[in-house]
Amino acid sequence: MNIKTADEKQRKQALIAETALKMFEENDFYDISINAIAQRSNVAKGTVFNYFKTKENIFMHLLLVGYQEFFLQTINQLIQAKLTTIPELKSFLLSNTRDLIENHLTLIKLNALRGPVLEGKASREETIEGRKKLYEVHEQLAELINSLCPSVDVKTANKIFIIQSSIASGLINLSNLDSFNQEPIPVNMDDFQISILNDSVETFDFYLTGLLGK
Amino acid sequence: MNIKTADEKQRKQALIAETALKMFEENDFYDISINAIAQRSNVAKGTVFNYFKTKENIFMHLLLVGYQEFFLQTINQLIQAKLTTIPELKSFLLSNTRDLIENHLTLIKLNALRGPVLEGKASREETIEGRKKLYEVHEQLAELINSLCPSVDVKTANKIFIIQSSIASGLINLSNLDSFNQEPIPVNMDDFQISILNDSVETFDFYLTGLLGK
Amino acid sequence: MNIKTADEKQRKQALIAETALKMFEENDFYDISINAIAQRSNVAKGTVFNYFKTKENIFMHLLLVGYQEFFLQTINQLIQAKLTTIPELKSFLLSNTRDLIENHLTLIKLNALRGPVLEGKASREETIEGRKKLYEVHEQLAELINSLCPSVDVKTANKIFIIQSSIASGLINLSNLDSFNQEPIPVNMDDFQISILNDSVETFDFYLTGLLGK
Amino acid sequence: MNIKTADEKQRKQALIAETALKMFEENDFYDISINAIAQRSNVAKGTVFNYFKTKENIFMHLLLVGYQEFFLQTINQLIQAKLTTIPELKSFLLSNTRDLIENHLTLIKLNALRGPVLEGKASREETIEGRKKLYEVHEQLAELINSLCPSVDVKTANKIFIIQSSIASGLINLSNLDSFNQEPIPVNMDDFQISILNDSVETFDFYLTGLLGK
DNA sequence: GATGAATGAGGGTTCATTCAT
DNA sequence: TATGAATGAACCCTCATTCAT
Repeated sequence: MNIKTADEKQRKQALIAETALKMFEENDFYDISINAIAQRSNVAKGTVFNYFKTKENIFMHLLLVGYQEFFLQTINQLIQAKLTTIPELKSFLLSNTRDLIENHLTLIKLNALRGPVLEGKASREETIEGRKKLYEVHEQLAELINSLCPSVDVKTANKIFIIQSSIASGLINLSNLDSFNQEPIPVNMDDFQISILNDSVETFDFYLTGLLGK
Repeated sequence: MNIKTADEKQRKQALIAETALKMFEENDFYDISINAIAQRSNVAKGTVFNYFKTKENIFMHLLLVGYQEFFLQTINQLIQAKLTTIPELKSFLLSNTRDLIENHLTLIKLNALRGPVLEGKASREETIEGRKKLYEVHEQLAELINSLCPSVDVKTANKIFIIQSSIASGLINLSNLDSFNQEPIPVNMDDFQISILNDSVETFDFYLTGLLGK
Repeated sequence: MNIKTADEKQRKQALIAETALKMFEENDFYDISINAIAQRSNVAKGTVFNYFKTKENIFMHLLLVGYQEFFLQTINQLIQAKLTTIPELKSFLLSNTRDLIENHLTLIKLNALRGPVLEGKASREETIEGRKKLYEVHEQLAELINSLCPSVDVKTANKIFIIQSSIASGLINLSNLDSFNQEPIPVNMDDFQISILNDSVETFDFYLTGLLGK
Repeated sequence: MNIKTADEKQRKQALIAETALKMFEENDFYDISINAIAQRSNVAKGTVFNYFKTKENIFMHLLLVGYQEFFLQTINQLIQAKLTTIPELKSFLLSNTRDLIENHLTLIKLNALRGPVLEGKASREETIEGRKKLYEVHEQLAELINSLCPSVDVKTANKIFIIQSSIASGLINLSNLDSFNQEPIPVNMDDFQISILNDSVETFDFYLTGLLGK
């Protein structure tokens, strides 16, 4: 039991990371304690630190690995989509955005933590390492798009996904202005109301049209 | 020194708030202590609490009052602009966005704190009060736009400013992916690089075109 | 307005003291802030300190003056009662105890504060001064009893009133064992239940019988 | 040092609790800081909170466990006493009272904290749990008395111990009226002087006589 | 005398992190 | 490798008291 295979180690690390991710769906970074992560993972507090040097590393890991997986999945979907025209690409990207928001909202929330919160205490090396890998996948995705739609150059394709996340991330921040702590404000504030999903898709749609033409 | 007029009191409150704002330009909410705010304001810790019931109230105040001021200023600029056509409106809004990003970036950063961090401990009444006032100004601004360009209805005009902040807010989150803690990563990651200002303006431009037509 | 007559001064001091007394009926010493006393007295915080050097002095004052008044009232009642026998005296004292508990419960609660809390910060001189006056009244009362019932010597008469307060004070501390924060405990704890009034009277009754005979 | 048996943990908890108890012999609840408890226990401040969720829990624990131990000890003494008559019971109870006052005075002082101070922040569940256990021991004690002296019913036996504590608790509050902060007042106040021990025993003696007859 | 703004020591509590076992 | 007890810095906040006006 003292010596673990690389696989066993990875599995335990994944367990802890997944627990943290689940908790991040419901709570904010500062409301999630290492203690709580450990308990919900059925693991001792010290064990968490055996797999992640700091609390920030856990969430940086979630961000980097989560996005890698999302982009890998996107690559696969794109391969199967066999699209060739800009309208098809747009349609694909909008549906991909829906998927991102509906199934990977935490990823978008993590973006807001990265700069101001995580970088301060996350391991520089690990982060750069992870970001390099992510960058590679990102590039692969962009190159794939470029190969399918040659009018979209690689740089543009890369940017598309950054804007995609930006839009969703920003709309999360501006949501719920008509309530306070989840409870509705007893005043009509309809014009403050937004839908993260619909408004993200709409905004991204307009963006793509502007960028790629109709 | 013992009896202050309402005006003097407001000025001291503003002093503390402005100090907090300055600090927020450089640090994250959780890295700014009341102690530090007090010291930099040349004021005792207790004095800070005489003007703001909680730390969260300070930043909620900054957000609400800051946006009010920004929208009031926008109203004034709009009045002086004497615009009548959609292209003129678009042009105005893009320049307004540049102003928001160049001179009020903290405002946009505060948006990310609001829901997950501030609402938990900010005063419900004060927040709702402030949000009502903000809503009124927002509505005035939207009505003004509608009166200048009747083809833009009030609801749409309101939404425009929410999307404006969303876009900028989101791009902040996705910025600096090619550096770590302000220091550049020693790897080529050009395709991750964005410009908050330019990309916000571009994205918002495309959004407006999609929403309002050319 | 700068110069107040002694009477005006006393009236304001009494106002503050009475407010504190009212608040002490509902809250504990440590839950009553000088601020709250000032506000409820319609007086500035600084004014409170013009009349009482410390917070503890306020409550020490309440204790000393309150008991003085209670004993003076008891003296008057005793004079009017024109009692001469031990049974009459006992009956008088039991009814006096009922009065103490029903109308001066705060006085009894204050006893518990005196040693551990108030003496630490109350003015030594004022306290001794007040206690001397109280002692005099106490002695008068005891002498009166002795004159009415010569078989009760002065020392014994004095003690009677100390035991009277002790019993009531102790029963307050042991009350409400079948609830937690005013809310009943969902478990049968009938045998822990006491009645401050009835059990005080009963205990004091037995005490008097033991002390004075039937 | 990293994994403690339940027993070791209980011992450390007891260490902290006993330190608090010792400090409570000399100081008031509000003059005892967690910091001081930790230092005197040779333990870090955080460690105290590993064993007690709040400061109030420490003292609630002392009260509940202390009384449990006292009553268990009383039960044992009662079993060995093999008494059968009311006079024997009375004699036992008076000597038990002497023990309570001479060796467990803090227990009596804690009673005064319970309602007004501790319940506000002590854990509801733990308190109720502890009180249930205490109630059981109390009942056992009462039933034992009833079995030894059938003329004393269980309810009465229960009450006897509540009055016992009440009397002692009340007399503590009324003690030291002839001194201020432990220093004698330079005035003759002999008739204010009481002896907690003697007057408790006397009063309780009279009470028992009144309740049970000679 | 009255005011209330300013003070700052001191409080309880949290929690990431360490490290002996 | 896993554990979880121990740590203590750092946090926000309270409030009696002072004192310039």
